[in-house]
Amino acid sequence: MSTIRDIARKAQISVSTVSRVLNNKPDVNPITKNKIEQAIKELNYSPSNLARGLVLKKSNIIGFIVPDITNPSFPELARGIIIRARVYGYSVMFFDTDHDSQVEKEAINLMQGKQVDGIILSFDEANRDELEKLKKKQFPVVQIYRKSSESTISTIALDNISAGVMATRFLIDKGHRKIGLITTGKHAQSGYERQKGYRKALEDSGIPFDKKLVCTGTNNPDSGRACMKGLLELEYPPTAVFVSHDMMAAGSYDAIYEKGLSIPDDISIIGHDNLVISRHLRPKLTTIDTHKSNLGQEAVNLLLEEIRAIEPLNKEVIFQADLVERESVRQLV
Amino acid sequence: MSTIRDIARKAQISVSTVSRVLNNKPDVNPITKNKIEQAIKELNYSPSNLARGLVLKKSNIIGFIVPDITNPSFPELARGIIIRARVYGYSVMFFDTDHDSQVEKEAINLMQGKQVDGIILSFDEANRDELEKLKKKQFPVVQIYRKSSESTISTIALDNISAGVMATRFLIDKGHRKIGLITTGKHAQSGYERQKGYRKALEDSGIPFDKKLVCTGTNNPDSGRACMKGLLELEYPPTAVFVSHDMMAAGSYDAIYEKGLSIPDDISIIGHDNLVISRHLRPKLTTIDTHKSNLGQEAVNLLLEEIRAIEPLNKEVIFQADLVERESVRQLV
DNA sequence: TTGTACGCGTTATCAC
DNA sequence: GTGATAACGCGTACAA
Repeated sequence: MSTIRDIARKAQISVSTVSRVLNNKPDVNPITKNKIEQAIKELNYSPSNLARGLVLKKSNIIGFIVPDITNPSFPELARGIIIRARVYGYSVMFFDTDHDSQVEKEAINLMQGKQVDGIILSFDEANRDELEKLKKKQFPVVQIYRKSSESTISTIALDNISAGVMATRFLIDKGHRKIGLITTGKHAQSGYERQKGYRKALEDSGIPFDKKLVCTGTNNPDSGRACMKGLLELEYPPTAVFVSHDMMAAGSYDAIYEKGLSIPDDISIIGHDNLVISRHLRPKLTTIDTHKSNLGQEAVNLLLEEIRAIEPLNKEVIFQADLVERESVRQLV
Repeated sequence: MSTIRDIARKAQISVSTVSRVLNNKPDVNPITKNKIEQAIKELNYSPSNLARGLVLKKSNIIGFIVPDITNPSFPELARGIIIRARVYGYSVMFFDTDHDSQVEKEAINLMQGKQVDGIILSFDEANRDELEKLKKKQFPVVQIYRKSSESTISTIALDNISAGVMATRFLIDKGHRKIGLITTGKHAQSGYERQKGYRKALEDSGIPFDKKLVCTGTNNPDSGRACMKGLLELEYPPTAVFVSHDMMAAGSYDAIYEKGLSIPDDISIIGHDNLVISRHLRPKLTTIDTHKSNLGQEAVNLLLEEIRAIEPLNKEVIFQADLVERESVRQLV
């Protein structure tokens, strides 16, 4: 591995001049510049970002921490982040914490030592202590998918409430009155917020809320299946269900088919997330799209702002979702 | 951000001693050790991996370059890599080249400057020149999903031929004789190899190969749909089809349903990849599982060997696949 | 336009 | 058991 000194020697020139052409600075004789570029080629040299980062106090890496990389929303989001980061000359370093808050701490610590210039994180349960530490250090962070109601860190989130309203109202507009809800509970802020939207939409239309029609589980097909099974066994089952996550909707389909029922003739389904999978369920799932790639790009923009800023910005960007109608909801006569 | 000097000053001790406790070296008085740890806590100090990497010539980062992070095989693979890397104290840096060979070059270059200790890469079209350069530099690399028939870089790959045989033979054993193939062509080595397996299985059973029964496209649902459409319009369409990628199989389903046919009554399908989606197609797709997470872990193991080795190892690890039977293939009477 | 010398934060070597 | 000090590879004043 050659260093800047090697190529200086080879080109018979000083290191500073080499450094100058490396960084495209002006005031360098075209002819020496040529010599240097020649030497760079010949020695197949590439500068050490380590050393560079050390003096510049900047690594040009941004960290991205997620609880589970196999979450199906992840790839699109990641792609948005990578693409936008690249535009600004940044690379992205990933961490998968496997939902382990100990690993989260480690990941954050690892990233601190100026190894990364900023962090985008997407925890399910915010590690409040760590977040506050970062904030105190004025370390650039942006949180994704989680409104910073209590914390004060720049955030880019979804308007889950509006999405819940949108989905539920769509069902109502199609003539449904007995509308179920399958969602995530507990620590899952998104599911909770979507439920809020669901209730709001019902209320707006004067439909009484019925606790028996909602089931909370976790974001995976099995849980969705179990929930739907329960709903189907009700004395008066719903004619339509808003499933707050497409993965759960996929499981719901299973339960419905196991019962010998058909979608949307017997029961209508609307999902949320617009995962790749939703296009391939039978019938194709009507769902809510969240523009994940844009969201990722916006997260990078925001983080870059934070990096440039002197003081933490504490901004909040909220994304609105769109409904994409496919085949899983029918008009009730 | 505090440095090792800050905490040396605070603890009234020299930097070397601080460095010693930081690295858990022996021969340090417990009482001074305590003082130092105290100072570290108070100043919330964490060492700079940049500086550390500079002197150690080691970043503890491994690079992972993929053509498209939204490829549905990716998350599991990535998870295997991340998890195994973590075990050995490595972090993982991702690059998505978007199939752009210019970006590939950039990514490789970026990683060289000792920023990463090694690279795992998964190109569709191998960038032979760059690969050779890396090899000349003795830079640790392992290639994934691609047999190094011509190149001589450590590789971890799938036995696609055997997988193709396995899938096709399964169809044959179920009584099928007219067996179609939908696969990827051109630059897609995997699809080509699986086709080889398909032909071998036919040959072994004395079934003549019929060119009209194979369609080559690209790995996405639309292409699978188009291929299946063509097969269905044949005068004598196949009774079963081996689709070499689950994403294409998903598209095949569409074409079949559009034609008003049913799976597996009218036509049987076997896929390959065992993506999450395959469990949620109707009927559930019988397919080939490739142990993607293991593969990722093995890739890290191999890379770590390369890093430790003086000379390039040029090893080759081949993974065998397993058939997972679900509902999309029927026994022909 | 080009070269010299110093500092970035850390570890390793060698004295003490 | 502890402390100076020289690297590591680079960017940047400042001097020439």
